[in-house]
Order: sequence, then structure tokens, then C-alpha cells
Amino acid sequence: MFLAAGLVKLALIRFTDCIMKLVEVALKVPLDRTFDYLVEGDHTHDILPGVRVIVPFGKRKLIGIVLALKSSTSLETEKLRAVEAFIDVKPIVSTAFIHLIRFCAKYYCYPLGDTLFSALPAALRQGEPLDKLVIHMLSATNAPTTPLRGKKQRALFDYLVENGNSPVCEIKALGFTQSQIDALEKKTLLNRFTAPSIPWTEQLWQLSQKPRLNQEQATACAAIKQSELFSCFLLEGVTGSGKTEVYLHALEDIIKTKKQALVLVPEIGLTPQTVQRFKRRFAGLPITLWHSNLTDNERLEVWRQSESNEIAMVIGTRSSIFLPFAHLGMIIVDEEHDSSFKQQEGLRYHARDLAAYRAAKLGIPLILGSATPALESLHHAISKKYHLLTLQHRAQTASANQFALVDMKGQIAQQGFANTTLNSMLDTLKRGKQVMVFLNRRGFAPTLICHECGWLSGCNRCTASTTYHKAIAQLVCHHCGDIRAIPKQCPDCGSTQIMPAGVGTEQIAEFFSTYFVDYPVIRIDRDTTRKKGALEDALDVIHQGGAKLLVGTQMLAKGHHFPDVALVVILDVDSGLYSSDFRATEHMAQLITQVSGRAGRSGEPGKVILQTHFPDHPLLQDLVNNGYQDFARFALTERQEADLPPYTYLALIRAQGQKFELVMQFLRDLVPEQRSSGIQLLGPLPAPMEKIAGKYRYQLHIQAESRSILHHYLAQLRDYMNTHPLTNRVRWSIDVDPIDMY
DNA sequence: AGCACGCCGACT
DNA sequence: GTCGGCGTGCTC
Repeated sequence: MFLAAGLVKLALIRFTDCIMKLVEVALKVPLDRTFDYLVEGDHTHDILPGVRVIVPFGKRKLIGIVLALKSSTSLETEKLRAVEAFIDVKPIVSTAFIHLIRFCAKYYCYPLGDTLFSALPAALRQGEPLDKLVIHMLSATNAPTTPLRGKKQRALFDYLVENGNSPVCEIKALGFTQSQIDALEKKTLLNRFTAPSIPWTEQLWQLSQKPRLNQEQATACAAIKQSELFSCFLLEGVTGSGKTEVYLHALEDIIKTKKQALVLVPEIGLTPQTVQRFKRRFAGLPITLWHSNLTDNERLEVWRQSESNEIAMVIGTRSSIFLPFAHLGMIIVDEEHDSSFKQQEGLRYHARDLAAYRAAKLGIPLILGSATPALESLHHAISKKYHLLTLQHRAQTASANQFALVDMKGQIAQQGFANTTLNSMLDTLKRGKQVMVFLNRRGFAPTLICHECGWLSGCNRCTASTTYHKAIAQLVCHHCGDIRAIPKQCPDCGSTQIMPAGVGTEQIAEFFSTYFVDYPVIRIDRDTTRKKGALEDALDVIHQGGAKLLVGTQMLAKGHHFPDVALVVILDVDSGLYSSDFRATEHMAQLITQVSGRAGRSGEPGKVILQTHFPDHPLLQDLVNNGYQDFARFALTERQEADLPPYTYLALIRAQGQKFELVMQFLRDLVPEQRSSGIQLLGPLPAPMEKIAGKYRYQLHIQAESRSILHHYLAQLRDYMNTHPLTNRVRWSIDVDPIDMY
């Protein structure tokens, strides 16, 4: 036996000398290269790119993915090792997918293997089989003998009665949970079974009644429908102008051609209401959700279904851009300006930009929709690279919101509110309307201050103050998560006169409950919505009028309709006006517009109060008087004059490490003596948060005249950094097209 | 990233 | 005498 194996091996070496069967394998290692392996034995035929393999790697065994077949290598043959096993017979990713990954790795300067593995669902990374050809179904059984007490359980049961057999994933997409399914099963009210999968094109579905389009919507829909091959549309539509209706019409046209569709939404934009709207329109059509709360198995299931054409449509967050659709016919990016489309760690991709790449490669239409388009997208629209479609008319309200700038200079403010602001709020409340107050700072107060010596509570590990949280009576660092007790005495001078300084949402909510005694307050921020379902519950309370004063952070700004809100107050406008981040004004304007879009959607125009120390700031004036569309075009001219993106191309080298000097030295080493043409280097600059969790963070800004110059330069820089002696003491990363400078 | 090898301090 | 600290080097 032993001898026989030896002989076979000998024969194989001979064999490989003449025609080597090799595969190029991507591995999950942070090395910017792939690895070649020998293929031995029976596997020599029918190996296709995209199959997973198990290979020896050093002392380890790793799962890898075959990227290509080859017959020669630049490596000495003695160094080659053989593939140990093939996991798949059928490729788990197509060659088109591999091309997407190659592009992505190159564009974002990220190791190819790492890129591929970050795009795959965890289950596939770990070697789970992909070809389960059944779907898990549920159906209702006989009616309950006693009425169901659980509201959700009853809703689930009714749904099953009404819709018949339904896949589990669809049930979950509607917001039902495993525990509700389990509960009904226990009561023998539902059946679980498996069914063979069938393409969605062979399933029955129908279009439910659709509203008449207005002139603008009809024009937009016609333009999209007429597009052949790849075209990108920027749908610039003010809040309430009916963007979603345009999406639905465009999707209808695509679905009718039996092609699949992908709808990308921001992280918090994925509400059950949105999904219900899509599901109602396309009754019976398999529409699936993709978001960060899915389990590994659920992700695998959606992945498989998109690949085997069992689902027609995915509504998903950022990472759904990697789903391997069999016949993708359209991509829509809703709220395309939203920064949650950009991954902020590891593979720092932008889902909107990858969507443009995918759509172009596939020759399909891409729709970017927003009330407040990113300046990048607007620039493309103005330069005619994208088609601009505009929706100006609000469907329900007659007129747009009224803005009022409250000058805070010299004002005596209570908890950050000017008297005029408080009076307007009271007026609105007296009319029975709701008031929304927006402040991007949670907690009670951003810091504690010693009244005697001026000591400020700060985090030891970060260059940040620690936020005072009154409810839990603790100091929390919002950057590293460190939690500490509140000192009874000042650590510097021993005084007991320690008091909160500044205002957070927690304090405002508390202030309102005493100042507006008759009006119930609700606070919505990460602290109050941490529990699963807490946000939905809070939104319910608001919709039922159970709260009249709504206090919250960003969370309140995104996508929720509050028809009874007649006044919106935005407190810290100024932080966006003078910032080291050149995108700060753009983000501020988007936020103000989005937040104010929450007001006045049920007939009467809403009022928006902006408190500021700079009421004459030209950008603020432009935004308030002429709206976002005007602001954005003005802001673009400023960007052009300042040679900033989108007129130049930017990348960031971020470096962090325990030792300040080493971080600085590393970055300084990257700045060459003579400058390359077309490249501007700036730095090393401290990151806006110079120290987080004990690590010093510095960065280098690289600005280039053109994309190709930038990428050429980054490639050189990457080689250099990979061989730099400090590479294991300083952690670095490249951020191409950064959107947040932190 | 892992996982080895390698060369110096405090422990049964 | 060795257990273990983490510097540095390699992985087809």
C-alpha cells in the first residue's frame, strides 16, 4: 500500500513536469497575493474557477477559492504544494463575481484574498455547502380554539391563513421572529415543511393597484424605461415627492422582463413599513431582506436564493451589493448620500460606487435616489455622466417648510434653548401638534467640569471627554466604550463642586418633563433603543400621539414619517459649519434637510428652527433660503475652487499605534523628498480623534488630479508600506474616497 | 493573520 | 535548569 502510494507520487511528479495542472487560490490572509497549488489525482478535469478547496498553508489547513486555472507558475516547482481536497463540484461564485472582487481589491487597495472573503457570507467562508435545494416553508393549520392573545402571533397566523404556504425567510422578512413561529408551532397552529425550490419566474404573483403618477414622476419613469444598457439616473426628489413610487414603477418594468432587482437602503432605513409597501405592490413575489441582523444561516439562504434565481428582489443594506444574482436587471440605491453605504473598517468599499461598477458591467440601469444627493453624485449628474431626474412637488403638502434661524449670540439659553425657541415650541404644543428636537449628542452632558479649578472629565485612553449619563450615574467614553464611576471630588483640586457641562439628549428630555409639564416626552437615541424592538415601540408611541415632544439624535432623522410633527428644532448646527472635515457642511445640510423633511407632511407647512451663532454664514443662508438643491450647487463651486473632491481624488493613509513617535516616523517615511506630479501630500496630520483606546492615530492625505494618478501612486505606496520595518508596530490602512476623516 | 523559531528574565 | 515573554520571518 505504502509502496503503491510512493509509486503514484513518483509518476505524478513526472507528469507535472510536462503539463502542470495548477490552480491560483485566494486565501484569507492579509497578503496581497494569491497562491498557486498543484492539482493531483482524479481532480485533473472539471475544475472550474470559483470552487472552494482545502490547501496546506504553512502548518495550517485553509479554505481557499480557486480564482483561475493555469499551467505554469513563476515559482520553483519544489515550492509548490498540492490541493488537499475540493469542497465544491459546482463553483460557488461566478467568474463575473471574481472580476468584481478583483476590481474591488484593486480599487480599495485591499488584499485580494481578504476582499473575496469579506464579500462572502460567513457560512461559505467556513466551508458550508451551498447546494441545499429545499426551502423551509410554513403553513397555517386549523383555526385556534381559543383566540390568540399574542398580537404578533395572531398577525402571523392571519398572514399564513391569507397567503397560504409561505417560506420562512419571507415570514422573517415581514418582521416576524423565530420565537413567534415556535410559539404557534407549539400550539399546533402551523406546520413546518420543506419544498423544492423553484425559480421565482415560475411562481404566481400579481401587481396590486398602483397610484396615478404625477407629471414629474411619469417623466422620470419614462426616462428610466427607455434606457437601454447601462445608464445611471440620479433621482433628486424632495422629501415626500414620491421617489418610492418611481422605484416601484421602475421595478415593475424590470420584474416583467423576468430579471431580478436589488434595492440598497441605508442601515437604519430598513423598516418593516418599507418592506410591506414593496410586498403589497408585488403580491406573492419573493422579496427578501438582507441586513446585519441576519444569522449566518439566513445569509447563506439569501445568497443561495439570489444565485439560483429563487428570489426576484432583495432589499438590503451595504453588503447586499455582493449578492450573486443570477439575472440582475436593476439596482436602486435609496438615500444614496447616506454614509452608511461606506464601510468604515477592513475593506472600505462604498456600496453605491460598487453598484455603479456592477450595473455598468452588466449593462443594466442604476437609480440613485435622494432628497439630498451627495455632491459626488450631483457632480456626475451636472457633467451629464448621470441622467438627472428631478421631483420638486410634494405629493401631500402645498408648500415647503419655513426655516427660522435663531441667533444665539448673547442669548441666555436654558439647557441650550433660546427663549424664542421655547416659545415657538409651546405654541406648537398648544395647537395639539408634536415637536421634534434634534441634537447629535446622547447622554446627559458631554462632560463634567470642576467649578473651582476647571478640571474636565476625560477618557484616559482617548483624546475625548467622557459623557455624563445620569440615568446610569456613570461616565461613558463614546469612543472606546470605557465606563467609570462619577468622582465625588475633583481629581485635581479635591473640590466637591463637580457639575455637568453642556447638553445631551438625556438632559433635554429631563428638562422638557419639567418645563413642558403637560406634554409627554419621548427620547430616541442609541441608549433608549438598544433593546430589540425598542425603536419600533417608540415609533408606535409617537404615531399614536402618546408623546408630544420627541427628542433624539440622527436616528430620528432617517426615513420615519411623523405626520403630526409641526415644528423641528435643530440645536447644534454650528458644529458642522467650521470643521476640519471639508465634508462637514455637506453632511450638515443633508441632515438639516432630512430632519426638516420630517415636519409638516400632513397638510400644513412645517416650521424648522435652527439655532446658530453664525446666522449670516453664506452656506447656511443659501440652504435656508434656497433649499438643498441650490446649496449643493453652490457648495460644488466651493469644492472646485478649493481643489477638493469631486474635482480631485482623495485617499487617506491611516496609521495607529501605541507609540506616538513610531506612528509619526512611519508616516513621515512615506513622504518622499521630491514630489510626484499630479499628487499632493498633506501630513502627517492628527486624526480628529487623536487618541482612541490608547492608540495614537495619525493620517496622510493624498490628493490627486486624476483617479489613475492616485491609484498608480497608492500601488507604489502600498509596496513600500508592506516592506516597512515598522509595519508590525504601526497598524496602517488605506482609505480610498474617504467620507469621514476620523 | 497565524504559527513557528529564537533568544533573554523569574520560577518549580 | 525550564516556562514564557514577544520580536521577526514565512506561508504556494
